[in-house]
Amino acid sequence: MSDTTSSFQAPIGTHDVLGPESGQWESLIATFADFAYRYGFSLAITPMFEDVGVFNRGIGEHSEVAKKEMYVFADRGERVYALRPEGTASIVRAFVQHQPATPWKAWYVTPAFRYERPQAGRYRQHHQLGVEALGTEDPAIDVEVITLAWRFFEAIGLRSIRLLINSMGHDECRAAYVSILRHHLATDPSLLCDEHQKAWSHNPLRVLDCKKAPCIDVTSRGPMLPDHLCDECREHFAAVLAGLTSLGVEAELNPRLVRGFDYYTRTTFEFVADALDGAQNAIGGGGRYDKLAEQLGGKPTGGIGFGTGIERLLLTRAAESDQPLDLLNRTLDVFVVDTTGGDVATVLVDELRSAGVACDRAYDQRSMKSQMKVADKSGARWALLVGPQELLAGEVTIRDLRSDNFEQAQQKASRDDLVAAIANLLTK
RNA sequence: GUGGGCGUAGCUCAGUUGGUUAGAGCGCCAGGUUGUGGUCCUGGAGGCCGCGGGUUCGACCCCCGUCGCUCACCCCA
Repeated sequence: MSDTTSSFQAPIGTHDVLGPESGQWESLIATFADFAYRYGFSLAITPMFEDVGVFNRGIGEHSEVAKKEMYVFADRGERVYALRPEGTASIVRAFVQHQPATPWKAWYVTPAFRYERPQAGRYRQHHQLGVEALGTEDPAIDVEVITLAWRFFEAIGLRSIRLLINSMGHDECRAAYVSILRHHLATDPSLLCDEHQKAWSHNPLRVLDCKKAPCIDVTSRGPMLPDHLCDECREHFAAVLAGLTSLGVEAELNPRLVRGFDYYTRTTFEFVADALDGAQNAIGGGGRYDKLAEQLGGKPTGGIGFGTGIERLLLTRAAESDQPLDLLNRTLDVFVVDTTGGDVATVLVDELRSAGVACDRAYDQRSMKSQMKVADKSGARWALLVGPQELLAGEVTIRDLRSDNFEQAQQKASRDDLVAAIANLLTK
């Protein structure tokens, strides 16, 4: 499709989101923004590309995402950048750069880019909503971030969500655990699945996450991370779990939960949707990253965040319900039908819109029948009819498009009282 | 990166063992006498049958390539 006569389409793995589907996006974003506001987070807008080092140092050079999924490019000044593959690293980079007063609580909505083969629920450009809180290691903030996510999923009506939680410990207790785990795996690597028989020593934690029976069998007889935390990490984790319990947030302890980015310490969590099957059922996740600010050149500052994928939220919604998500109810109030040439419509919609009424009109001087059809399809509750009669009398006919009774459906209003009359109808 | 399925009107799809003017439903547009939508009726516009090459008297149909879509593996939102 590169010849000059063909047209263009969206790049592989990307999608245009148009109405009415975009109404669901608006619902999610607006609801999330409202939650963030109520929890004390302010919006942070950061560049969609960063020095590639921000992501390499942040999510880990050896993670799958950094190794083969980043969109890396050099600009004309030979600076090497990458399109952001996730939200957290950029926010922490901005934190380090500007050093806002702590605790600093920021939320974001952003595209995220990963170069991989698209499939159901996985795209080269997807979109995430998230929050980050930096500058405190109080388990109360862990509880708050997780609870925000939990309540958000409730608010948008999702039913099949489970929360899995684990603690990765801090550098030292995790390193100690990894060597114990490595020792356990080394006793007989041939018992592992085909893939991990070779790869186990590179990153033993990944074996914990393996879904294949042989690995599950071996690891279930081995050491689990929560049992090997140092006293401080153990107490921190216990406080998080107790806090969640006190709020009625049901977390399932999952010692196998190992997330994809290297920056996580202590609390890690993931939300899975049982309504989605198989490999793409993670709809959100996050955790604590107490070393990340330092790795990006800042002062040691603890932080915790959460991110969720808009596309997967909507897939989950679709799997759970036939009804599209419509929390904003963005429908037109009024549609103006003007058969006198259109100039009256021009003035009327301006008056109504200035008064806060959502309205639209027909164009191109189409017939009344045609304009009425458009009015019907617009979803507007009321049609305003202006023909030669109304023009002469200085009136407008107000028609209820939900009514099928011609007599009861219509009433007249004078031009001067129109805005007030409509306002009155809309408050009923 | 690897593998499977699929590319015919804006959308969802038919298209007989290759045979000449490529169809349906929905959507869109216009009508169904004098200013009224949602139902119904009539008519209309709209397709280099993804693209390129090959086989053939003849290709939407068969073969090859290519691009794209889709599903799966790895991993993730």
